[in-house]
Amino acid sequence: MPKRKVTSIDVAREAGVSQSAVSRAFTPGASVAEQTRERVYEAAERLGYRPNAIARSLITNRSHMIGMAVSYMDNHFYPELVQGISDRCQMQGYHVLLFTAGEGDRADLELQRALDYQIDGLVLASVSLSSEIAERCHKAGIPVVMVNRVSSAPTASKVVGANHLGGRTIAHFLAAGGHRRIAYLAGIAETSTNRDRERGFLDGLTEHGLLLHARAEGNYDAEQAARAAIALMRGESAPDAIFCANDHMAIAVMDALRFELGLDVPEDVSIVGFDDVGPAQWPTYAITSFSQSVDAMIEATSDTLFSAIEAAVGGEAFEAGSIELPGALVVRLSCRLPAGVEYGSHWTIDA
Amino acid sequence: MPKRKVTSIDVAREAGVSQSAVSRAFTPGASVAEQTRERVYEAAERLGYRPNAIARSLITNRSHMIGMAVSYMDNHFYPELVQGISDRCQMQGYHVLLFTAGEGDRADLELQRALDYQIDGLVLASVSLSSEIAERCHKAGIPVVMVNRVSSAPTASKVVGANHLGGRTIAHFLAAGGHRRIAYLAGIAETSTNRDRERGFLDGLTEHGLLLHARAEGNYDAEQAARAAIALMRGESAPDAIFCANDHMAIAVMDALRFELGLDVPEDVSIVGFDDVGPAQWPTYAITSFSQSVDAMIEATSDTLFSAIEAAVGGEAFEAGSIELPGALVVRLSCRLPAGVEYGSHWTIDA
DNA sequence: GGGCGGCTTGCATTGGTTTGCAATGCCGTG
DNA sequence: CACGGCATTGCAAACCAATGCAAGCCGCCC
Repeated sequence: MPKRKVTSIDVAREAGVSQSAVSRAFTPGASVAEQTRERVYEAAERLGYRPNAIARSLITNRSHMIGMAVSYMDNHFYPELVQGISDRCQMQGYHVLLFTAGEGDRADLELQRALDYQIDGLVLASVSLSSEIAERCHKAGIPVVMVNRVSSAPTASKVVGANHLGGRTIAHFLAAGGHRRIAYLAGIAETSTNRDRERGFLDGLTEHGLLLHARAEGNYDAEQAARAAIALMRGESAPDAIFCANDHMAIAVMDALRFELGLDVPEDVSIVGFDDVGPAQWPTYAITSFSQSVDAMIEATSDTLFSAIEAAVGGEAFEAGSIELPGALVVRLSCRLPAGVEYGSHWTIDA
Repeated sequence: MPKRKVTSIDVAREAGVSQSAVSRAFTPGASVAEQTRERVYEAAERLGYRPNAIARSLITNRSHMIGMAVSYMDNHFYPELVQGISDRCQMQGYHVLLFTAGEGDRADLELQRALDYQIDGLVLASVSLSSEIAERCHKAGIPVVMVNRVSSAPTASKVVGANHLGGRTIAHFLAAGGHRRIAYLAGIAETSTNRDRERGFLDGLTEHGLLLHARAEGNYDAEQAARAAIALMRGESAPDAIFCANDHMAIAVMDALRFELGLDVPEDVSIVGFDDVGPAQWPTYAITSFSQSVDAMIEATSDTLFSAIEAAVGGEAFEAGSIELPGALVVRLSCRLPAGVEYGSHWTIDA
């Protein structure tokens, strides 16, 4: 166990140059003679040297680490997001420091710690940022991007799907399909995603002169969603359609209705979801879902993040922006369809 | 944008103490008068100070970061693992630096970078470690734990499921269920998981005097698995049971057989999977699967990791060990059952 | 009253790197 | 031949916190 780490000084000695020369050899764009660089590389190779990223960030003030906070890995949406963002980061020479925070206080505590690591940026995937932390990040010049679920923090950038439009489109679609007793299965009440989807949905219903027939709470949780849906269908006036605030719940609902109540979807009741995650596309479910492209979200998030970091490095404040990504309702078999609409097609309100 | 960071010196000045006092106030177990500590905390609060983890690790030689490399986020097994390990790390004051590496060269490159960050430990989830990197880690005194899929690196600890036993159990189970034309749908050939499961499976068949009826390659990929299964069933002598090397493939196979070939599972063919991931338990699939408890894996992995780190800190070499976790075949509806066996029960060879 | 032990505290050094500045060497030009 | 200009290189000061060492303080006991 020769625990002594190899440092740039060792390499310098080995290569017969100064320590700064070694540093420069490993810094792209620094002024070093090609010959020297090669001598350094060879020496480094011999000694097994690699520059110490920690020491480097201490002086450069850039850690090349991105904090990423995420809560619900069992909703397939988030692993996809994490993987995508991480891939993107790595391409740019950044790395993701993961924070698996739940809701509330513990999340806050963990986010505090994220700042201790001098991260260059912070991505929040469905974690609500306390305004105190937001303030801290802003003061420290750390760009924050909230993706999918957002809060009102004014200094954070936001990337969201077309939640309101999605909800509204779904209302129109169900109305067009002849549904009249339409229910909403809500996600976590205080989340922006739920709020916007629900509002859009209600707006859409109103535009068709419809009232919401029933409302239940699933809190974005599979088990709760299943219970709630069963209760809904067993009620005195069962709905003929349920819009589930995300696919994660929609899947649980379909399973519960089919296997616990023996109902047929869409014969007995239509189900619509939101997100269009992988499993929703599996033929067993074939859920009609408002698709927000994860890829687009990944791209928007990382682009926003990197330009903000760029700006922060340049010394200037970055204007926190909001991006709303387009989406489309993907028609599948979990719904009674309006006349002339085909499986697999995209449906829009204008159609 | 007052970009100046608040340092311990600023706090020291504010609190009227020395910089060392500030440091000690934030170091658990250091010798500081309670009164001083409080004065420091108040000053820190006023200034918004938090100790700089980067600077700290530079001098302590401990980054409190764990590198975690993972490849296939779409196999639900891995997000669960990542989340679990990350949670566990955070409880111990560690954080996960994520490396989403594919196979091969790029993976190696990224793992190189992991070392630059002076991580205290490395978890490899289904990433094969090149011996060169393994050697480097070992020399640097960084404990490596490979989980689920392992390679022969002698200096790395290993945590695996009961792959051989699982395969063997499944063979016995299928034989007991009266199947005679039993096929194997392989995962990626060179992975330890595939190798051990297949070997166990073949051993089990042999013990019943059976030969493998057919073999196809799914490479742990949903699409490939579906194609392969369809080809299998369309072949001249279709199998009456298929053991899919993991649930991820088993799900894809069930969907393909049901929806593309119109077959009934288990009426027309029995399907068995491996891992017992969440979706396999959904009633639509109800896959008979050899369950390896993700929780147990998470626990074993983090325990191994932390004791190795402990040892490394203590200065002593840590003996790399191998842990094989127990598992059990969970009986569900995707198979024709042996007489007297019930849905939801665990089945073992002795039974 | 002197001495001794224990708890706190500050000083100064350390860790590995980047980077501004100045020095060096070389080439070309007038 | 002298001098300007450029590329390369080395020196040394950062960056921020942890820690060994020694000094300071206090209390207690003989």
